[in-house]
Amino acid sequence: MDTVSIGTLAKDLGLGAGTLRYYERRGLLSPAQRTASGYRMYDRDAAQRLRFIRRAQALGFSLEEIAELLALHDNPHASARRVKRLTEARITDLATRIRDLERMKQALEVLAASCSGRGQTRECPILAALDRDDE
Amino acid sequence: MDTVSIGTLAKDLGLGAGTLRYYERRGLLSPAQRTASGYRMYDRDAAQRLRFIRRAQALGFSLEEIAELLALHDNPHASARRVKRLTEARITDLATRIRDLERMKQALEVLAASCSGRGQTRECPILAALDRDDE
DNA sequence: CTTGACCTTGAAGCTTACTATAAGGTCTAA
DNA sequence: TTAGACCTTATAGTAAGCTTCAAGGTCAAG
Repeated sequence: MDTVSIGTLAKDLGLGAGTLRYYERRGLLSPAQRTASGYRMYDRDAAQRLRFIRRAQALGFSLEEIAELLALHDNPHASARRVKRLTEARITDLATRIRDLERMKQALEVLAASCSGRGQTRECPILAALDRDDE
Repeated sequence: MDTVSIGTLAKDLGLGAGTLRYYERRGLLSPAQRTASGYRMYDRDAAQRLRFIRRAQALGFSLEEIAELLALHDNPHASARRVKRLTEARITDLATRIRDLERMKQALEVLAASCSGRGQTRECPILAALDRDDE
């Protein structure tokens, strides 16, 4: 069956070989086998697994969460509830972060609008606001 | 004049003494003087400066940017344009991050909605989506 | 004069997801 | 057989913003 070396698989996915070794240490991906000389050999499932990891990362999951998702995926009789919980926890976290960032952005926009960008810092309303004794 | 030790100032601001030493290394805050035995002594300006730092951090500025803002603040004849530029760069960056996070969140919400949270992972649409060969 | 709280410095550790380096073994082609 | 590309391992470095540690000096109270 067609297995590939770590460098080949890494290149196919646009990753470095070190990344795959790192994923192995983190428990995300193991080679299907080792050659007699110790070289890691990966089968087709490995590429699929790496794409899973990449999609999950793009959705904001940490490697630790992805490891759990993969473990759940590997055990088809596990409960789907845990998957949903992880997903909802991500959503909640993202909502919080988005809200925080939006508050920052709005505050900065008010400040930016108040500042002409001309003149000296002595009369800069942005610095004045940061220096002010309120809140 | 009333100067305070590092521990006193730190406690007043709800920070650790180590944080103030760290800020000093980063060029954000220096003690007004040292005692004969080498103890850092801070004046009232230091507390003001720490509040400046805290407000700027709350708006998303990095310590490096804050160091520059403080330097501009310390030099009242510097150009306000730089302050505005830094502010606008922050806004742009925040907008990008917010967009990215919102994309993630929306994708996750679609997935969460598709999953009842009941049954086995074998039939979990979230895992199926992560495992799918599209895009 | 001793206890204990506080201060000093430099250096290391924490988190996350890698990336790089060193020192060495393996494999393929000419 | 030898060059060079690839693989192995363990270890260290990166960013950011701290926190912790070790070893020792200082200071006020009792």
